[in-house]
Amino acid sequence: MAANSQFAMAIHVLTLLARSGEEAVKSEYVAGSVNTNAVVIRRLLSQLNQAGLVASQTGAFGGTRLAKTPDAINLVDVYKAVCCGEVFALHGSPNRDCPVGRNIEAVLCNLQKEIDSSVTVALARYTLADVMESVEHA
Amino acid sequence: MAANSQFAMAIHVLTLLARSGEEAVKSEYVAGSVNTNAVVIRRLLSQLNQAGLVASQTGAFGGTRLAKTPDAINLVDVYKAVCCGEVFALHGSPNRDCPVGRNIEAVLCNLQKEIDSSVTVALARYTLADVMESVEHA
DNA sequence: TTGAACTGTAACTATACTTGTTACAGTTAT
DNA sequence: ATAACTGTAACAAGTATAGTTACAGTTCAA
Repeated sequence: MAANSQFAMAIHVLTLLARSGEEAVKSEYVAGSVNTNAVVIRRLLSQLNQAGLVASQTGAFGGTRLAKTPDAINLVDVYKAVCCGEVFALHGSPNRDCPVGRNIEAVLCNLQKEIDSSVTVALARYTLADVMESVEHA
Repeated sequence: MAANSQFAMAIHVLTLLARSGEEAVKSEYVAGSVNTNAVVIRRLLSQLNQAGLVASQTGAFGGTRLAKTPDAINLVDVYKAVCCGEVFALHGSPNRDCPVGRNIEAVLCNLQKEIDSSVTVALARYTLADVMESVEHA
């Protein structure tokens, strides 16, 4: 159960909201499609809300809808909203008395930035509208 | 302390081995530079060994050295040797009674492959020799 | 041929992260 | 007022990594 599938789930949820247009969708309904608990969905929606991707309304007949049009939601935005944004982690405190240990951190940090950047560039090529179309024509 | 820093650690270790050339290096020494336990290093070296990147020798005066020259060790090889190779995970069983749930998995799977591929391409641009030079000129 | 010095690996603990769940306070339409 | 929502805290369960100890197996050297 521990696999960090938040990005995949976010794409799923946003696609669902996109199909409902202006109509607010209940977390319970979304949970039914994703096949998980409604609280898990609300937690995810909370992050997407902070990123300005969705808007929720509390109270009776409330729910959540997109805050932007599907073509204005880039997959990079989604990724940054729910992921840590690092493909690999740096390792803790190498020994500074060793020539390699002293300098490897900076080298790895640069590499990390470059790899993360390549992911960003690859994701930036798609919007939620593209995903919707792929789902429709599957 | 749970952060999957295996790739970073692997690069560190391989750089260290590269600097020793043909001379076998003891896990205890490597552990000193990485600042961790020798068994952690031996576990990592075991994976690198299975990938054909290093060669170990048991017994007295044993140790580990590179199985290839540094310029023949591509960072992609290292990544594949120690990482799962997936930038994000797919989420479990969406509801197949929902139009989105039914098709989202295939769409996400394609996206996953494309993103993972972009990481591979970005890593493929570097070899261990490049890392060594960066560490030297830091 | 004995002993010292290694690797390889199993087993266990500690830590931390994600998911799933219950519970409940706050908000809103009817 | 009440029913129907969201937001979030709190907790349990499952899983992954890191660190550690222990020990079997291998190799060299005296």
